Amino acid sequence: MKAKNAQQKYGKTRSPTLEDVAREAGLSPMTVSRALNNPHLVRATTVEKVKKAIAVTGYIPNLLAGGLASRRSKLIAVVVPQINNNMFVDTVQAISDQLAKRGYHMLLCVSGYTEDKESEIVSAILSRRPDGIVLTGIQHSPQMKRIILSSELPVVEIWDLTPTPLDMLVGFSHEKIGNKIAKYLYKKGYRKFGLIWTEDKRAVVRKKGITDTLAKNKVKPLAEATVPLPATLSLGREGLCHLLDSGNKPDAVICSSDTLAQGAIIEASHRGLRVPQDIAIMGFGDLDFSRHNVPSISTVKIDRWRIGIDAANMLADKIEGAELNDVVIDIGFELIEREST
Amino acid sequence: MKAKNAQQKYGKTRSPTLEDVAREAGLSPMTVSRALNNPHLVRATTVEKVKKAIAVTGYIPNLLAGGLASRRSKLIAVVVPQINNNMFVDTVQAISDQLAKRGYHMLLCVSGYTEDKESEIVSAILSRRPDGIVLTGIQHSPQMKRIILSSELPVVEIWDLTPTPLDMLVGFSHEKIGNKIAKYLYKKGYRKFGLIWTEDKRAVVRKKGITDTLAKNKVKPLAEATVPLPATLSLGREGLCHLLDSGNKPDAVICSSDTLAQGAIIEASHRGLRVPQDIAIMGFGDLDFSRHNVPSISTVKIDRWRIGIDAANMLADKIEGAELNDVVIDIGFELIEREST
DNA sequence: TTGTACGCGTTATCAT
DNA sequence: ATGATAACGCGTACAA
Repeated sequence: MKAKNAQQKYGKTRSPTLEDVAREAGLSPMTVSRALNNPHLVRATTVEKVKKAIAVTGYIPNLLAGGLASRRSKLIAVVVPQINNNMFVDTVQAISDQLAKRGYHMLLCVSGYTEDKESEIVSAILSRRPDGIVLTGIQHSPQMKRIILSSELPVVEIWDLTPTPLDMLVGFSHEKIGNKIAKYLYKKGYRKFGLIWTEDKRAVVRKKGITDTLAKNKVKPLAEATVPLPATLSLGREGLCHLLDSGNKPDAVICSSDTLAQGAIIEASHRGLRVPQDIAIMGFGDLDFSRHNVPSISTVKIDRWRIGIDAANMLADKIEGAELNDVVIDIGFELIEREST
Repeated sequence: MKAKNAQQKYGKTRSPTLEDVAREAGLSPMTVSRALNNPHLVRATTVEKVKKAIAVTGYIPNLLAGGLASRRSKLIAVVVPQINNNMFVDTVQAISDQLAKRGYHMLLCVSGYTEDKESEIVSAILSRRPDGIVLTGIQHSPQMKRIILSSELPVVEIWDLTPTPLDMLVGFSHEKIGNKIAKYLYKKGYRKFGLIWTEDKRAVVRKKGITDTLAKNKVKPLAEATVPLPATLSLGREGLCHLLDSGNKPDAVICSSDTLAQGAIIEASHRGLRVPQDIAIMGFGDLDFSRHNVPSISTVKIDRWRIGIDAANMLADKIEGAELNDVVIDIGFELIEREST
């Protein structure tokens, strides 16, 4: 026996439920539910009745209840170290757009750049029972790996590459990028290298790619300016100051992002140094300004939108039980030579 | 009588519940729930027992169930026209950070720049039963206003100003910004104005502020280049081309964003025009690059983080029943004079 | 301080 | 094609 008159028990005005719609339409709640979620199982005239009743009652479905009952939340959690980062934000936008097309909502969480914080956040996320998760990067604490794996949730790691992802992956090889940058600059004749670099894990891998390749050619970078996150123009300027004031002028400066490179170029101009004649400067990311900058900035281009679209689709496909072609997608990268080198 | 052996009825491996933890700890589910949500109501030794049992079972709370029962989801929905927009993204990051501090998650939705899409999205959002909503702007379709108001949910509108918000508001006056820009440039002696402008509603209001003030001084802009969203450097360049090629060279070009201004400056340099001697260029937003650009860009500064922090706090305060000082917060703006004018 | 009973709004399952 | 019933996992209200 239902206690229909205990409705207001917990205070607040109750919003209309399936049952209200059903009563209005002269149907059972279950039929209304079907009319909404599987209209093909319901007679067309019945669907019409339901639509009218919904309009009359102002019914809005309750996905908390629906998710609880069906064990599917239509929610995807996305974890990025930072939102206001010129690199990630395009990927996030792409994920959001693609998820919307496929009927999912995005829970966006910011982890910062530390493993323990990410672990905490993932626990909190799981309590929302998302249907899938997007994680930035492939380095996670053992604790978090355990939690994620035992949740048996579809996961896509992005912005990095490994043959052994937690589940699925869309990204590219930071090490190979480092190799390519080093090879490119070495071939151009540069020998005295300076670095302006942030300390996030993926940037560090790119640096390793660079130094490894240089080492093969018996070259060791002269100096490195380490800058904190997030990277800004000012930090690029300061970074170059640091490198120049240390006495040994490099002939090429490699920056961990285009933003730092732009800052370095500005500082170089201020000091009367011509780029690239006196000092070459290389970035990473191919941000919007890079090809317009004077001089235009040599860089590495990543298809940031592709990452988001593929990640969203992989998740949605897996959730919906579709066959997956590949569990790991390497979207590659492209070194773009411009005026600054 | 509970049907404990019907657990696996719907397939999938069931994750541990409060009841599992309770059994492990030798307590009732209700006590476990309290130990988690109101530990001060529970004896310290009992809390310890619960913690151990949670560790043993690997329990992760189910906020779908919790939200359904308590009618509070600890979820805030944020609707922005675009994520990958240098202006909004900082506000979104600030909202996310501040919400996290106060124990909420952020559901982030992208509306684009059309009213009807926003209305659809808000309906979808409400089905998640968020505890509050952040909306960008103050112009909404009547239909959406009805839906929002009848939901009786705390709402904060941001990035604009009106004495009559739906509920609460954090923003600033676009019209006053337009007035101030026009007054400033007029005072500097400029008389022949060109505009490079996007068509979003708030930018249009700023433009009206400009033209109104100019009209008072018997000045009418020479020409306007309208560019699509999102604004990019290229569009700024093209915009200036458009203005210059129309024959009547302006002595000052006002852009609806710093990005467009930067593009216009680049194009001016390419054409051998000195900024500001031959042509002055003004932006909006005070983005990171604006003060470093050569020449540095005169602009209007908005405290984008403040908007996010205040919006998050207002919502959390209202949800938690705290007293609100003001329902409308005008965070103001600052015109920053630099080299480009 | 802890426990019992029940409802939150929906969907899965089975029956008709 | 539609309906009846029983979960889904938790918190509210009240009892002990």
